[in-house]
Amino acid sequence: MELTERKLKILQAIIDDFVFSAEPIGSRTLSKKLDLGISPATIRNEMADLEEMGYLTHPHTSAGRTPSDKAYRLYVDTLMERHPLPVEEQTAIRTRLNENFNELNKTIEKAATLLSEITNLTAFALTPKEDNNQLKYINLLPVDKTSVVLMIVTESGKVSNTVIRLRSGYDQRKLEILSKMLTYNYRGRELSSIQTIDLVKKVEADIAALSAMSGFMENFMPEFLRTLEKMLDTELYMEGLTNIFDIPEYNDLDKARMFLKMMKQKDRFTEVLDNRADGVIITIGEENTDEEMKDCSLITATYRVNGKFIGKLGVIGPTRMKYDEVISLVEFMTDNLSNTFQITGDTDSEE
Amino acid sequence: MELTERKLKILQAIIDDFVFSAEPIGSRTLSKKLDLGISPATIRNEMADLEEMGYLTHPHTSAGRTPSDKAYRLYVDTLMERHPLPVEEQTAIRTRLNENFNELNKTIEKAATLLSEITNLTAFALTPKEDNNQLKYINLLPVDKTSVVLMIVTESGKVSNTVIRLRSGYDQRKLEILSKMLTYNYRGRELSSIQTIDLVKKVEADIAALSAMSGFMENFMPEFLRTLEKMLDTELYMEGLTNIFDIPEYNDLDKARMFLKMMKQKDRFTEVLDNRADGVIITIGEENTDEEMKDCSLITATYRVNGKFIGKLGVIGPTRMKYDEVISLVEFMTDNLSNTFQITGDTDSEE
DNA sequence: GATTAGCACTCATGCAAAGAGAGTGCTAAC
DNA sequence: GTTAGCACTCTCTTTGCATGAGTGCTAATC
Repeated sequence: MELTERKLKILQAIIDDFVFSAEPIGSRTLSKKLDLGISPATIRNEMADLEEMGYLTHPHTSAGRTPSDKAYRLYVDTLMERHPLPVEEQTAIRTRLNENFNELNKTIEKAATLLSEITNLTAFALTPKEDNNQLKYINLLPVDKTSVVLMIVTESGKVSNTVIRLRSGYDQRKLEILSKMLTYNYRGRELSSIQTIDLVKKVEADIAALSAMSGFMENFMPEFLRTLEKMLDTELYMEGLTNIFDIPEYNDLDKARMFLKMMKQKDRFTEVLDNRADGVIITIGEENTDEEMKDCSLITATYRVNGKFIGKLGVIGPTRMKYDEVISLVEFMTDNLSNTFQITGDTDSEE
Repeated sequence: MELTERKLKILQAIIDDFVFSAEPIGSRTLSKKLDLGISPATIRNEMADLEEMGYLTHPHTSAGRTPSDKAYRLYVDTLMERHPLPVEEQTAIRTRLNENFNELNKTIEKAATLLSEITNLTAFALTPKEDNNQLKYINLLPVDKTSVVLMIVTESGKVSNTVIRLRSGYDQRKLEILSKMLTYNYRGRELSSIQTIDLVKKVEADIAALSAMSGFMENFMPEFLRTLEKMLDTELYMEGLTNIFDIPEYNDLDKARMFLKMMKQKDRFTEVLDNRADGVIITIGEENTDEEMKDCSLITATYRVNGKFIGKLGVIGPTRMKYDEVISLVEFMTDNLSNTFQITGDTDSEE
């Protein structure tokens, strides 16, 4: 059977209506709304065809039709009209994203918040995985008798610090030497490569021999490695979880519970996100591999930090969603993030 | 009317049963369970008395009785037997709390996680408010052409850093001088006092005059103040939110939604917590001042960091909860946190 | 051949009635 | 003071029934 022009129009109308109302739509209503001069009976015939082709479903015999996942897929791929965001909205988003200009993670979190606010869905943002990020320097600074701060800075400007509590005291001058030695040894190394045992052992031996600080090292080294590991971790921000309560599809305690319990498993969701390709990716209902997500649609897009490290941003909601709007929005926001996180480096010393 | 021994026994039995089953309990069941050799009829009379006194309620005429808030209050104040935590549980908790020994906030977050896991309720932890915390030193470190790291350390060992992106470049040597000047000027000041304008203005003027860095200062000062402000903020961790789905009282979409939406308002909840006195505080149902919490019970306890800064830890759940267990647990955990966060300072320099 | 009117049929939904079950309150007897 | 007995109340579940929205099919129409 062929998807005639008219069938497409009918399908489109059903999708539009259903996305708006969440109610199955019948032939009579559709005939009135469609204004094509065809009677409900004709529409019924067309709808029966569309159902046979797999674009429509029936909740029960005497109910109207609802679009299937296949219909949404068709919609997203060919039917959907794309509109750029209205200029006011663009500037509003830009302003709010720039409020936390110099805190990368805050900006990313804000992006998720904004996204959920605008779409009224659940939005999330994954901070970039900085795998091949090189270490710039390591600094050890005294806090009090038994604590020092370990500060690590990478070439990309990522900074991490940990307060390390030591079992023994330390000597401040030696701390400075140690900082320099560590920096000298590790500078330019990729964070992930430092975890390898032989490199660590070598440095450890060098330093211990040089300054007779072996007692100190015992406390310090494990913490140092843990901090590095932590720097490789990504962070997942999730916003608007309770928005699902306002979505008719989830007007059912069990469904809402299921959804929330799944989203609470951040590790698992992060993995799902990690496995998605770059660019704007849309998976609709059954297209999702995870069982619990088979009645959701997931839209993700990627942004870049310094044109290099890839983070993700997106939305999860019922398959019935305003794909056109959400896609435009997600695209706009990731583009914007990528721009914000681009090192300009064009201004130079002045004062 | 008087609360006779027998009335107390009956009340206790009703509470015990209801806490366990969440079902109203009738005279016949109670008579069998109670084993006092009194008939259902007698129990009915006693229950009628207890209801008149305000300790019991009736969901409807032909239902059993349920304890009122007043009954729980009596239970907590006088009826409840306190048992110390079993030793295995104590050690298990201690071990898990110490897993993140040197990250204060992680330990606190873990405490909330544990608390929610053990009680199957929603648990939360508030990091201490370090109001009168004195500044120890300020360090500015270069990252790249247009970014510097601002690092602030307080006397209590709290460390905060921000990457500040500057509109103009800077001179590394001057950065060092600036660090020293800022430290010299602010050391020993309380964080909150630094926000006052005149002090800031004075320092700003001094530095600008001294090193002709006014261009730099324009970018730097607002960020510096923001970072300080951020250091005064507390963090609220909340765990086990979805546990409410397993509680019969919330087997109702509207109630669950209400609860979750309320708990999402972290600012508001933080304020509620801030207003609570020190030590273990229990507020039951109507005793809570917030409208949305009038069918919940809130149990909070305080812990101390360095014997000084006060943080809070607690649980929120239905009024029907195992008060004895939860209270013991919360108490044990806060005691433990206070110990963990006590500076020992007894070991001295060695190597 | 496509379109349409007409009609029987299906199913969800809402409502009322009926019966079962749990539990109470009261009275009268112990 | 305690208890047995009984009428009464209220919830909950089941059943039947009417309603309405919508379909599928057939036969007539364009």
